[in-house]
Amino acid sequence: MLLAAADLFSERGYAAVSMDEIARTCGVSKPLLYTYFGSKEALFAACAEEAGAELRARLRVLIQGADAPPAERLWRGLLAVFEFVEHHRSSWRLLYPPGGRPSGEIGAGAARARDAMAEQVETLMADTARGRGLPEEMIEHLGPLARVFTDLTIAAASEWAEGPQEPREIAALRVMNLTWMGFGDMLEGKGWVPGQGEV
Amino acid sequence: MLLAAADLFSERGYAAVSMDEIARTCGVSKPLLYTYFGSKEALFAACAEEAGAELRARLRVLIQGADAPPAERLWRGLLAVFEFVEHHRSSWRLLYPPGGRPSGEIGAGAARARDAMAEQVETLMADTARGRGLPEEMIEHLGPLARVFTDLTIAAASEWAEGPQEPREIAALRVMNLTWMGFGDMLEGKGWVPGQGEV
Amino acid sequence: MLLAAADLFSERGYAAVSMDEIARTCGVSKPLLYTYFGSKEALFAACAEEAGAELRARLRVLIQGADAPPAERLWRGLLAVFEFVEHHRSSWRLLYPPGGRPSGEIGAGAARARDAMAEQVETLMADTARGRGLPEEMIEHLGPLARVFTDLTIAAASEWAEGPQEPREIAALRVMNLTWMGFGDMLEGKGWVPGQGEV
Amino acid sequence: MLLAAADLFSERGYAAVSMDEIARTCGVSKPLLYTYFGSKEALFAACAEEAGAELRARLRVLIQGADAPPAERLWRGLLAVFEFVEHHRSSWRLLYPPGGRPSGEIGAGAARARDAMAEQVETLMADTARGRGLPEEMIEHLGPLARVFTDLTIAAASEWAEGPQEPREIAALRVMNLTWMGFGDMLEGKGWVPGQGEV
DNA sequence: TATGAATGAGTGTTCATTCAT
DNA sequence: AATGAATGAACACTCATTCAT
Repeated sequence: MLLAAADLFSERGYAAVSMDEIARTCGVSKPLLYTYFGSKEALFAACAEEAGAELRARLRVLIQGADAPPAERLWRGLLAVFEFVEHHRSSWRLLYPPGGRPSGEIGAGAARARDAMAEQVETLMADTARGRGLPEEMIEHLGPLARVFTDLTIAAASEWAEGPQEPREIAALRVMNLTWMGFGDMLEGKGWVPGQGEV
Repeated sequence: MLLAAADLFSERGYAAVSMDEIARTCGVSKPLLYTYFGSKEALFAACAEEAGAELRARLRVLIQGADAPPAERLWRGLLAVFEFVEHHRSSWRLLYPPGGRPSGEIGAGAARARDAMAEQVETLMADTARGRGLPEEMIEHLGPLARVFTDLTIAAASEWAEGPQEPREIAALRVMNLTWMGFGDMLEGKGWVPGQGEV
Repeated sequence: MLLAAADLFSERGYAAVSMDEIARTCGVSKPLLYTYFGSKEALFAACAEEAGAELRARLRVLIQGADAPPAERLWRGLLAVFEFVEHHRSSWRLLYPPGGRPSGEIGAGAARARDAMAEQVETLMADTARGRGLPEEMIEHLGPLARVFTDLTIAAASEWAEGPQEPREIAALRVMNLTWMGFGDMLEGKGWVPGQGEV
Repeated sequence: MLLAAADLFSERGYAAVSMDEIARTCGVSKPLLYTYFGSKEALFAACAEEAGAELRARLRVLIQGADAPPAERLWRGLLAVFEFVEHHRSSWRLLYPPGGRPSGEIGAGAARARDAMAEQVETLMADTARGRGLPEEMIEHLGPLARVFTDLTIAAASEWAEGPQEPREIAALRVMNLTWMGFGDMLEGKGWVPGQGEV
């Protein structure tokens, strides 16, 4: 029942979907929706929350198996994301609608999902950095970087979801390379700085 | 007149703004809005188009000065985006609204702006790749990558605009490094492949 | 069970109370209400009927003890009314809602209660009139007068119920004096007639 | 336009009339009603206010002509009420609907009308009492009595309106006699006291 | 040209009422 | 005997849109 609603919301946006339509699509009556969810906003929030929970659950692989090398763990996480996008496309579109992050009140579920993702990436990066002997004070500032990695992943996954389907692994590998190599370079102190010409 | 409408749209989203309100804010009558723009959708499109045009104009620096090294040009483009976000916040929120672009024809203006941005990034990347002797057949596949870079930039800039203000250059540099270093490694054939166990 | 319903109805009016709420307040399920009463209207009617029956029962003192002097019997009846108002305020408000008599279909119970009251008052008045030797043909026309007395009592009791509480006897005495003295005057042929100046 | 609405409201009560129906009856569209009145409550209030204003205007005769003896003025007022009931039946039913006034702010207009009436009656009674040398401290307590008279008048007039038509003057005279004679006796200190066994 | 006045279509929400159990 | 779950029909209210002027 949440499923049909999520489908519609993700397809056309919150405002463009009417409760009448959701009820019709679900094959239930409108009052039933209200019995279960209380209001349109609450219904949307429930959809987003469920989608976010599902995604978070899948991302736990990023952290689990802490014995595996970080790169391997990141790779598994990326694959998990792309798999999620493939099999729950409407959930994904609900969490990360094309053209912007989900909005404040209603999009809390999505924001939480992204934050969870970023947090896990940060842990991963910290593990790696520590393994390479980076001083702890620098490790503490990895947060913003992790968020950018996360954003990149989201962007790539969304792009992949909309466009013509290339194999999932190809798309994931592109992200992996960008983030992992870029991160490696940074750890080695290589980096582009304005005014120094090309690298 | 477009100005007031754009402000309202960017503040609260397409659906939450009524024509009544726009007319009142503009100080004109509703029929006048219809005489000029024909419909609410068209009015929104006009707003988005104007904002998009402004953004595209600023991004022309990415291409102009073709003698500067590509990295420098990309950097300037990034800065231009962040500056745009800062000084035309409402235009930016119109193009990339929290909650996702209004679906269908309505969000076409925003889509066009993003595509233009991606195209310029692609040109830039192609120039670089060619400069390093990459075979033309690979250069043709740079499109998706360019779009991902673009989306990342949009996400990062939006986040930067909402969050606590760190210096614009810092945020931009993070994106720059991630994309450019990763891209550079890619061009050099360095890369991570699954199953090889590199850290 | 009728009790809770009557409370709610009298507090907020027929239309503003939902069956859901009644059921919740009673601690029973909605279908049970329908099993017992059949419909919302019927439930309301049952409430009114019960309240009316209770009031009628109390008013029997107006007639009982036919050996007591009429004034005494009227006084006891008045006290009974004010007692009823005090101890069954919600029943009273159900029968005589502020601002008007209860309406047709639904308020049958209330109408019956008022008619019963008027009838008893009429009997009383007839007894008195006969005692004073009034011709039988005039006695037959006491009905309307009895109804006005009844209305006066209802008005006074309602006013007393809503306002700041003065002792019950004071309020009752006011009514007693007005009606009884007025009636006495009338029996004596004294009365105000238009055009004759002050009495 | 108010007219049709008032008719419907008075016929079937606030809750049982829908805006759709009012619009249809008026021959205008629903939004127009909202443009003019803002809400159903406000529409009802406007109706009640108009009816109340009309009634208050007619009752001004109670006070005007302050040279006439109070009884004459009260009589004129009573007749004015009965006339109003006869010629503006729907307005009357709006102010004093069978089934009780709609609760809360909605019935404020009707309450105001009744209060105005009571106030005028009180003034009248105070004039009379003063004319007969009643001490001022007793005069101050005439309020409740005035309200009871008012309510009685309302009840009697409503009943007269519904029942088989006897001449207006007869019905009014009954109320007049009851209130005025009783009041006169009261002023003269005549009265019934419990336990004294007068008939 | 520009608008005050008007509306058809649709919104989210609620309610009295009824099955299946 | 009693109910959890469900609904058809209606509600107040709003909106993008259009005439008559």
